[in-house]
Amino acid sequence: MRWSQAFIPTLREVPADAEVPSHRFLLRAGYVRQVAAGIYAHLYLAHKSFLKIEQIIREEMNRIGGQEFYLPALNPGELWKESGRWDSVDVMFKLKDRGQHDLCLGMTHEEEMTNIARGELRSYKQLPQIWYQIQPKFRDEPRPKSGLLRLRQFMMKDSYSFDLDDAGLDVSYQKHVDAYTRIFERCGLKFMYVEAYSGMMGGKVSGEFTAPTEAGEDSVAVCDCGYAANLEKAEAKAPPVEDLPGDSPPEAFPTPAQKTIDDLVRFTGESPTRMIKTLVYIVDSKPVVLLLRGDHTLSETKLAIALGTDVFRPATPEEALKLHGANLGSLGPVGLKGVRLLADRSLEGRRNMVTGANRDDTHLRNVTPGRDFMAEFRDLRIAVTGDLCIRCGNHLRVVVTVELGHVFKLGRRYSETMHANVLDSNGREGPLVMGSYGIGLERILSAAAEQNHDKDGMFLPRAIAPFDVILTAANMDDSFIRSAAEKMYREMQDQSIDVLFDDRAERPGVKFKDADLIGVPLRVTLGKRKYEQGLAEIFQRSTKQIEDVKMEDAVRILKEKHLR
RNA sequence: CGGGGCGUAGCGUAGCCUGGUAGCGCGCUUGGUUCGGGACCAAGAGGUCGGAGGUUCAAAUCCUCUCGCCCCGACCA
Repeated sequence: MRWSQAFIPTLREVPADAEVPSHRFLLRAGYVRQVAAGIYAHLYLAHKSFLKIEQIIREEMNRIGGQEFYLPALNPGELWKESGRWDSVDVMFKLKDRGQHDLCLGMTHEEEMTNIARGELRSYKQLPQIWYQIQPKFRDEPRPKSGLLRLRQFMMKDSYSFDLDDAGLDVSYQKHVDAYTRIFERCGLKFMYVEAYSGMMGGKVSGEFTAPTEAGEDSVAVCDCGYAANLEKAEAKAPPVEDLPGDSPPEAFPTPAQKTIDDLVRFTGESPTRMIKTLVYIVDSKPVVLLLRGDHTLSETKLAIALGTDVFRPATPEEALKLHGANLGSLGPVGLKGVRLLADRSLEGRRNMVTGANRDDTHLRNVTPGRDFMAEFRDLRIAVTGDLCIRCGNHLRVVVTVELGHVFKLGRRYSETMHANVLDSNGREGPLVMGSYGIGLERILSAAAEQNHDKDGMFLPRAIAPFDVILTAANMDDSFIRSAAEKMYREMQDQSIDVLFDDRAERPGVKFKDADLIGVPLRVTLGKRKYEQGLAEIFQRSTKQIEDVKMEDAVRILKEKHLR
């Protein structure tokens, strides 16, 4: 493509609304333009990158036996009512047709794929199946943000596996993990596979592929030993705390108007690590008391795992009062009867702690778990940097990441509610065992930009860059350079090099700035000075290394050395 | 949904408090000089000041409503 005829609207100044680097550069480099919050038009460069990303995904999905489908984005509400998600999912775009029938825009396609499967898959002999598609998804996010990192309309590769049993699902799941690993490697991203919240019920498992970048919104706990898990699931040991000595029994002391842990820290001068935070939740209409170290935060995800259900809510102040005989701010575990107590593991083996006395404006000191109250010890808190790895004991780091993809063992969740059954070899009917697997394409491009930029612009991995090479003719009005550049452009095209020929009548400085900006990994420059010596330059954008080569060898060297 | 900020030419912005001709830089057009890291000179084009209503002789500016966008938080299949 000749730049003089291409639509690549680069911006010299940074649009005011763009904060994260990927957003800034994708706008400045003319890849995308915003249409509305969380909705972007992909222009020429973005679409060209997307075609390459899609191709990588197709090759790897096909390699594991995936079959590409294309399902509609516009779907009947009926299917979602059948699965029970019509009312439970609040980010779905819903609409009605002229006959007042409920429709929705696809945000994921478990229902639609299951609907096809149940009509057509009858026998174990047809299994396993892996069906995938690459098409837009629609989600009415409460807060779209960060350019292309959280969108309301985005491109997704989603696939669905259908197996006879759990062992089959394990195989399909592992195939996807392998395919995803190859996809993200080929896209040139730094990424991790991390354990994610599984939902617990039915032994479900899920994993996320995440790319570390500051602009992300997922937090992952990572250890050098290889342990990595989404923060909502990550387990960790708290570093030990030295407790106060002594074996005195609990002793009440007045704490007028001291409601929060922060209040107590100020009031007593004591460390929050020596305090017990008491929370009351209602589970299945019965109260459950949760105990955490004063400086720790409850993870509702982990609570769901501990309880085996995600149906629960915090108790109201009235419910807490009824249970404890005191108002919020003075609650504690000592003396409670007939109620389930769950304590975070970091309280195990501790002694002489401070907690509420179940009397207003009063707390207890010298409270020792196991002596003064009994509780089940579970992992209930959110891990933090500085915690210790449960595998190797070293310090964990909490890293901010972007979620690129997820892989999920669905099990029988959809096949049972939607009656998608097959016959096994004994002629018995049973529900299909399903998995679902997604990749967000915009996030691949954005994460690549986040991970590969400097002050001048992006340097995308070649596999996903819109062009392999930009050929810059420094002076188009010099007839020698012009004809040499034209010749080299034809030669590159003949060699099937994906080249952008900057043939514009611009000054060299403008061309170099634009070339640095738009993310093409290699630049070949023809300029007056070196032309006279018969030389061309090969410039690597990421390292800014310049290599002088004989003009007639340039294309061959490119091909053999840089574009292998 | 709660909190904060912002809507003035394609992009970045001044003007608003204290009402009175809408200004600047970049980009764009034309001519000329330049030409290896976002050139210079000259002449131009380009604006319903987000929208509606109100106050006023007069509104970008004051008031009311409304739409949109960004950020923080909540939420997140």
